[in-house]
Amino acid sequence: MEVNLNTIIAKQRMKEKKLRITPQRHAVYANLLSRQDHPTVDSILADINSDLPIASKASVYSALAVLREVGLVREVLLEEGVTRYDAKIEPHHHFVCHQCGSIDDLEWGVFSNLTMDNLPEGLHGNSYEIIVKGICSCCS
Amino acid sequence: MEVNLNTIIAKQRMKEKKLRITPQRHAVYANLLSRQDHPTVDSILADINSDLPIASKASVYSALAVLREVGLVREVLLEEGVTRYDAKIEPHHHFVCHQCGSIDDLEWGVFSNLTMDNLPEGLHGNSYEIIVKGICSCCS
DNA sequence: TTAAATGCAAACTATTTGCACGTAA
DNA sequence: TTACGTGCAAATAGTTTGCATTTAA
Repeated sequence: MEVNLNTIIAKQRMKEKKLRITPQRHAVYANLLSRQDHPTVDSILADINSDLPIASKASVYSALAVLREVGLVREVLLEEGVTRYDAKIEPHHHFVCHQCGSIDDLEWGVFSNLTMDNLPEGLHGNSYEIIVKGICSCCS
Repeated sequence: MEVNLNTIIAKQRMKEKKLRITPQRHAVYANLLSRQDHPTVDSILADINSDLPIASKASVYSALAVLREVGLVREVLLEEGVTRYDAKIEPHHHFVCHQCGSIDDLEWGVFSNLTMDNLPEGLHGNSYEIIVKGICSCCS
């Protein structure tokens, strides 16, 4: 269900910009949709090629670049030198466990009391993300 | 004044862990203290060597690692593949202009109305950072 | 004096690029 | 058929590492 709705949106956005939905791009996107762990390029690559080789590393990079361009995927920067990817487009925040390193999504509503009203003169915010660090349920 | 207070703290913390304050480490730390632009390694390197060569790139990396260990410096991750550094230890947030890329510090109090009370069951937050993206005063 | 730090160069890792080949509209 | 995408390998960029030399305490 969820996946189907997402793939419909994906088709629309790709068509709008005249980009092809190739097997490699589909595999990368489907893999991201199926996972909650904000994987790295290598992890995506290993996962989509695990049963039968379908994409090279260059194609995964390329697919991710395209998917980001059309707004279907965003990158998540939480650790130095590690770029992770996320197919969840709804605005949300992240929780990082500094014991085990796991990453959880935090729904937007969790911080609904936040306001941008007090920004210094001259700065106009139009999006924000909160990164919370702490201990997850597995580690506590 | 500010710099002197910081260097006193620095001496204390380094002494505690029996780490030496070498000219290179001092130069890197002083450079970070003097700058508000969250520089990269290359930028720090160029700046401290601009008048007379004092440190190699490896030493800058090493100095930053040590300064981070003792909590005098933190890294700032805002763009893919770019690691920036910050000698401001007080907790604070960041504003990124998506026109010119400039980075401004946001004082903690700007978001004082934020609470961690609604985190999902099992997650225990103990620190957080907010990254706001928008347009800075120069660009608007 | 001497353990710790530097500097250089080589090694590594992540990502990008150029180009010949393949493929979908 | 033709522009677009893939895969490979080489190039690039950022960072780490090993080791001989130097140096701060």
